[in-house]
Amino acid sequence: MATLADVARRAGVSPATASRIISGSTKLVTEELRARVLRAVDELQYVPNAHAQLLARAQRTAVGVIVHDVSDPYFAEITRGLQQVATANGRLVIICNSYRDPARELEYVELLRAQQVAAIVLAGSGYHDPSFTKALKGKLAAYTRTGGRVSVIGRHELPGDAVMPANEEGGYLAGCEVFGAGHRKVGVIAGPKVLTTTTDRLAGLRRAARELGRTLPARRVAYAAFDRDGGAEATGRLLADTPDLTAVVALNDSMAVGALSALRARGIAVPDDVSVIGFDDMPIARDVTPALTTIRLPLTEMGARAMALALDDEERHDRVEPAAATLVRRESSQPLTSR
Amino acid sequence: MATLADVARRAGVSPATASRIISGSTKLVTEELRARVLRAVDELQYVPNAHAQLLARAQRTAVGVIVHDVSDPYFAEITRGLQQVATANGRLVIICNSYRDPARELEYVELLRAQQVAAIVLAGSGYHDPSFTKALKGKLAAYTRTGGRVSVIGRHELPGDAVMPANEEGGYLAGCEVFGAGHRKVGVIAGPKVLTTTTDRLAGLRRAARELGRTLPARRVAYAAFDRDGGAEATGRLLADTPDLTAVVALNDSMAVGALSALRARGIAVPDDVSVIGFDDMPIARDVTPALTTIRLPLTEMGARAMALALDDEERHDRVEPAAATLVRRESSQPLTSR
DNA sequence: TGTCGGCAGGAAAACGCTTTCCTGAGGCTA
DNA sequence: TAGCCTCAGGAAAGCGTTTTCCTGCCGACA
Repeated sequence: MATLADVARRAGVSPATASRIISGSTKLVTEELRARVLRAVDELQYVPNAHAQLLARAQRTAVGVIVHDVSDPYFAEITRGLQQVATANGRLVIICNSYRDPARELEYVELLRAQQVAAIVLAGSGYHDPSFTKALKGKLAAYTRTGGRVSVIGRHELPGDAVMPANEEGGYLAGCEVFGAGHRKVGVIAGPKVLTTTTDRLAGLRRAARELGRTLPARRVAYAAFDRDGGAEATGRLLADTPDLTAVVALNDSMAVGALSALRARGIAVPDDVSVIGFDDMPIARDVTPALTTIRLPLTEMGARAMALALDDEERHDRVEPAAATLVRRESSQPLTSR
Repeated sequence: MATLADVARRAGVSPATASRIISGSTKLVTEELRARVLRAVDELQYVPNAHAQLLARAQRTAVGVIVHDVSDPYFAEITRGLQQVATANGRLVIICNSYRDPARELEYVELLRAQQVAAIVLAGSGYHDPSFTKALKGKLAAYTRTGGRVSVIGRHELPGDAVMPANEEGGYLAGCEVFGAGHRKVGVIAGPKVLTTTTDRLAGLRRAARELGRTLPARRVAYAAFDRDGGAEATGRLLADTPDLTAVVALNDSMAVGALSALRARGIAVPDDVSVIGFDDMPIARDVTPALTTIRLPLTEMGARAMALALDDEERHDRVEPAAATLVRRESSQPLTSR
């Protein structure tokens, strides 16, 4: 690997001059030397060692992102937003998949700190796990103490700037839609209980039920993995318990897609027999059949805003930006009376 | 930010000893000193500077991945496979989205080289653009010359180890399925012409047509963006030209989903009026309605194998591993005779 | 008791770059 | 012509690690 010294030698100048020319310092240099150095760079196919640069400059430029799994559409959309503003600011982003393993999340914070990233963005759900939360807080505090920036998406248990999706409110909207439409036997397919996203959305749903004078008994809530197969499986359990269900609320769209598949497999028509409502409005929601009625969250925008918060140089690091949830009515749901 | 020197000072030892304890060298150290150093690490929340380590060790550990866009399911699946084997080998992966901009792809190769990555994996389609290909080859050659490893997925124009999806063969399978089922007015919705993926798949389709004594006139091939909206748009064009089309072959599943949507919007039944065949078998293919008949590519496995090729220490760097395409029959297609 | 071997720990060089500080040449003014 | 200022370019000191090489101590053996 060619080094700066090699380039300097070949061009017959000192490393100092070569460095100034290559990394565009403000210091003036004759056209002649400049040309010689650039030619040497070209001939040697020289690329500066980014690590050496970082060490010498002590100027942090990369940013780290910790998500559950980029290939999950929810995070893919958020990541798209994060990337957009990061690259617009000339930042390299390092993406880490925690696969919802708290231990791995902790490890990644260390790793990103070791990489000297300028900021860490944590996206996804928080955990109902005080000891883990405490450990994570500790690690993040150590990071911010040395000038690192932290911003989070939907994790109210953590310090730092935050973008907060209206999970509770979204749950409430879903609840109003379904209970308001006359459904009484309503099942909920939910993600893992330990996730704050699950409990927040569920809380909104419960509030709607209460306000509309309905109930949501515990056996109508089936917990499973927060993905398609989890949704299919949970729907099966719900149906086994309550065969005459008329509506299913899924706490995310992946699960809703699983529900659609489970219902179809049993020959149950959507929305004629059972209404289905999802959550998130990921891109495929409009392409399944019937197109999914869902609670929309501005995923890409949430990512973009979180990155913007992490990169600006405000004094305050405790800003909270809400991200509104809105109901998108499509074809997978209908009022009970229209049967 | 605490440094190794801080830790050493606090523990009352030399930096050398501290380093040996922290990064687990083989050299023996008394239990007493070890304990003191580890305590200091804990108290100072010390994390070694990864860049300094890299500089001192000259041991490349990260790997770089250049894809079109991780949030595209095709690449998301491949990336999942890449990540799996990378993390299994203790490697950090740096993901770069080129968004199919050749210039950006070139830049990212430089960037990854600057980051001293041990290997670069290029996934996605090649381009029919000799001058770009030459430039890219040059940059990659400069990288391999200094010990870097390169592996590619589906880019036969580039040197290095390769995983090659059977694009031509897959196109052929799709062609046999559709022409063999009696369809005569067959439209193809294709990605950009400059992509080798497009032309390879199309070539297979043409071969099938020829062998079965059919033709595929140029006006039955609509080129568009390789995504859902491109698929919808291209389908519209095809239908405008040939209203009595009986089959549409999409050159990837995203486009097929767009086709489904465009057909539904026009009240055309799938598969009763028009059969639709996709390509790739991305996860949602089975969840759209009707479930998509498609040419399956083992995406995750392709990613895993490409990373394995990049990380092993074989002498040869020109291995080619084929990835077979298989037909998956679902509900979006049927023989013409059954109408 | 003297010498040697082994071993724990430290000093210092090296990794590849940036940047401060310094040098020396040239041009200008008095 | 002497003196000063300006400015291009170089020497060298870091940046935070790792690792080679060296030192000094202790125990063992003759």
